[in-house]
Amino acid sequence: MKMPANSSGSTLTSANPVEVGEKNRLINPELWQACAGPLVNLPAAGTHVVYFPQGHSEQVAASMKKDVDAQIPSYPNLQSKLFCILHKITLHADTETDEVYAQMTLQPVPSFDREALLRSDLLMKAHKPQTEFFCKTLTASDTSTHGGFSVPRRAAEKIFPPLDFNMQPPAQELVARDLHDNVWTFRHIYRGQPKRHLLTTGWSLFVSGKRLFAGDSVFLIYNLYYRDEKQQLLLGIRRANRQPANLSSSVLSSDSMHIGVLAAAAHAAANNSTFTGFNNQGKNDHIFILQRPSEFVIPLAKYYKAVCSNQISLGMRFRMLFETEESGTRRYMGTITGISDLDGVRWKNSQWRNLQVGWDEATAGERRNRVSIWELSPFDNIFKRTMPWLGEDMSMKDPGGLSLAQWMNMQQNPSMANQIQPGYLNSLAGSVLQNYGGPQMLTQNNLQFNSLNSQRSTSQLDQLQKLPQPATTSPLAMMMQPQQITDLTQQTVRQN
Amino acid sequence: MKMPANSSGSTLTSANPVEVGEKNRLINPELWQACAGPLVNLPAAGTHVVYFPQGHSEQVAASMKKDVDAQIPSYPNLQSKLFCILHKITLHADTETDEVYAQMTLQPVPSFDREALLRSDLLMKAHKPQTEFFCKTLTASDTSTHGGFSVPRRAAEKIFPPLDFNMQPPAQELVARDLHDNVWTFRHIYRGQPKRHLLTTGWSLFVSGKRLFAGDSVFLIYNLYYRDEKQQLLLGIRRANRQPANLSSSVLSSDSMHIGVLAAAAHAAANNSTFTGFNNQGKNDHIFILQRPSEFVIPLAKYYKAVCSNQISLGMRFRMLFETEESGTRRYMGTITGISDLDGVRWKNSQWRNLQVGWDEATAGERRNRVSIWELSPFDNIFKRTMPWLGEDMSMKDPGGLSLAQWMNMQQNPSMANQIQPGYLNSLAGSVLQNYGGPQMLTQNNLQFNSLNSQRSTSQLDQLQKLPQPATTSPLAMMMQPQQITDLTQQTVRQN
DNA sequence: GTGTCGGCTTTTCGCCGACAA
DNA sequence: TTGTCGGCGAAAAGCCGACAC
Repeated sequence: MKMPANSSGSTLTSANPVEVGEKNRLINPELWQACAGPLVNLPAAGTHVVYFPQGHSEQVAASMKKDVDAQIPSYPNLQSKLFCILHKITLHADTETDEVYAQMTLQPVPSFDREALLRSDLLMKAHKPQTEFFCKTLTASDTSTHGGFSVPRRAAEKIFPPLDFNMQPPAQELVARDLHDNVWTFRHIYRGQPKRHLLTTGWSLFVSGKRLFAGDSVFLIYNLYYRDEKQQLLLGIRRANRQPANLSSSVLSSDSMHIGVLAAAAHAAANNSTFTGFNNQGKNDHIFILQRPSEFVIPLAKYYKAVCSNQISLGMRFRMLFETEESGTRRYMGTITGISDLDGVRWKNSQWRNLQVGWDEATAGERRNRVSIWELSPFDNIFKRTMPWLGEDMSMKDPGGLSLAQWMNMQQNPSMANQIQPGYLNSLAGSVLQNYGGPQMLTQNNLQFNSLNSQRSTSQLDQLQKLPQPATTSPLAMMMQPQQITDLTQQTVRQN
Repeated sequence: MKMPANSSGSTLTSANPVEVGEKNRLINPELWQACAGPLVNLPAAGTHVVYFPQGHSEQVAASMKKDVDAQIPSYPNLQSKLFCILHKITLHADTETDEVYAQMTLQPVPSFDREALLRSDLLMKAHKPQTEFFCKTLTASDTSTHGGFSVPRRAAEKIFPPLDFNMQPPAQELVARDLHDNVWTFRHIYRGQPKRHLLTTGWSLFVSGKRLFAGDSVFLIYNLYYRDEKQQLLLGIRRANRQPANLSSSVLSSDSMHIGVLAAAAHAAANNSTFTGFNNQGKNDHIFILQRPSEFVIPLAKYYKAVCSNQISLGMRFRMLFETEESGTRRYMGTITGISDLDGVRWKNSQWRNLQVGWDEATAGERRNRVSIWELSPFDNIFKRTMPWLGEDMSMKDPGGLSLAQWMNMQQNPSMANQIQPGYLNSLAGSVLQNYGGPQMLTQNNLQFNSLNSQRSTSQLDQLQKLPQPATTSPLAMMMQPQQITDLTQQTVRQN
């Protein structure tokens, strides 16, 4: 598959993580993550995900600044959610705007087994970027031509190489790389009264080259994993008004884009029934490719835990994570005020943003009034009682709890411990969602019992969980390397 | 229908040509045409066209820099060409790049009658822009920050208001508008030794604002039809490497775009059979919208004349128009070396670029080796014998010849004179194209006999042909105003 | 700790005719 | 007829500490 010409790409699909084409540069995953923000949690290649075409359709409509209207044909055989294997995930950044996005290659699957769930959970975990990282929102002085960039003290001390304070004034040359591997050179000087860190020569070229304005943000990252000291500094940007890619309307009409999204998914789902191997005589019509999938492609384990654990009811209290101005996270509290289809005609009984919510704080106007169940952090502790290994933020940070594998083994019902039963997720969901279910969901999702794995223990997966990670490899890059997934029945797990 | 947010739009769909929304400014058709180049000939709203989804698919592939590959499902019911009514055509220009494109709203039709053909022919004619118009390719000096713009003498004298040569030096302020109605102000001065016309103050803002480089072109137009003298100057650009809109790959995957193109057309064609009126309970699923359609949407009359007139055979000599550097046209001569499907699997027996050609001149490397029949100007005169009203360039410039209507009336066979018979075009095509036809084309095109118009004479259309055009209205804008098309059977032709 | 400003130097911009192609 | 250049004055960029919040 060729890469789109106007983006840098980081392909993380083979055992060898460095796959370099001419224009196909490897994007640094930490920098990508910093620019994407802390709420974006990408699933790992080789794991299972849940894809919501409704969300995809919404995204297309938003980026075309157009409502979804009646021209779009209905795809009656297209479910509101598709369980898929994520074959490949690549990171990208628009060459014009530096906007970051991912590309995923998905294959719909009629069923998944217990190990798929465990694998998804396992590779979703160790996710916090451990890189030194700093974010600053640019001021008017930073972006004017009158001067340079005022570096926050903590950022300079944590990220930059130490200055030689014997110099008068102390100064050095810094070299930083952006997402496209472009090199930017700056003069870093410590001067003024009171003393402060500044970037002077070179800074204005960066501002004009990236077309930055006051209010936009820059990310400074100290990249632990580069051997070459000169290449340890990374530099990313994020624009103030994160325009949802309003570009591109000139190639295809909005309706055609909509139809393309839905037809591609429906086609892949339909052809999956005849799928026998990854290379089906060169015709890969059981797969489809998504751009910018981060909102509507959910790691299977995240979805699973949300549906199984969150007992949704009217009036339920919950918390939800939002991003702060400093690129951190903050919880806001709210109450579920309704459960209803966002689009009762096209997407009946869809879980996509079917929860209507109210927010506690007065500034709630900025926050959405419809959310999906996997976005919630539950407020009560029903769910900690049933799934004790989970922390409140569902990041499984509680080391004293049980692992998902242990918990599943603990269950009395052996079939539940060893595989997902047909309709299991749906019956769970149906029991807790008032407005959920009906026979349509059960038949559409068509979860099939896969007996191939029912005899095996989880010991090998437990070993995988304990594998030491090489210190010279980025944990995030590590996470995104696919395991051997094409033949799960052989339980081959490679260790690089 | 909302307009894409990143483009200015000129809507030419109502009897009143000025339809102004907030961001929906009217694009000047002469300026648009100058920027598009002399080879682009748009059909008029309300006329019939032939749409080649294969060409559309090619365009999408090219703009994504990707080959058409096997992921795309086949749409067995989608013909290689669709006869359509062009309901609406709007002119656009990308706000970022100023690249011009059109948007068309099409409705597939199972049949068309004789008047549709005549109307298409009629509104295709008076097309030569009669506006004063000049094009210059920018030099290094023009685009450097060291100086201004050197105006070619003829351009200054023909396009600019006359200078007061009593001044020392003669100078004035010029105000020009671009495609987006942005105003640019320049100082025009006549100085130097030898004397020459220059644009100085204001020019560099234009160069940097439009991001122009040496090799790009500017178009200066004196707009006859603006009353306000200050607004008579129009200013367009065209970039040297006309990138085929390589943008936009970040919203949708290439495959989804492809599928969207084909599925939208197939859906509209299928739903057309149930179509009863223009507003079908608010569901317009018998129409579809194309972006950038100029290459693969052909005016019906142009297609018709090419298929009926050009006797294609191996070794046939022909000429074909190409654009020159100065935005004029030039004919190149060539020979037909083969007739074969460009894509024999997906698009069997398609007329889209099914002619393989060789070029006489050594510089032929730049020219395509596959063309479609409607791109040819025939070299021999077989075709002038059969259709004497046509000039060699098929522009019907020969006033001494017969009009299409007269010629049709002249024919012995009255049914041929008054309407297009079922399968008529195909049987004609089949008789001249070696590799053409088979029962598939005949049934797919499904040309139906429309008897409603068979009793009427052509006198009213002949009158329309002779209507004087108001001097204050642009002929091109005139051409693009739709006639009353929704009920052809009433033969209502309005005169504004 | 850091955002903005006045003062001042350095660099670039941009108008001019000379000259040549 | 018009593309490029050196000269030169004007304007903008850009480095500095002062000062304030």
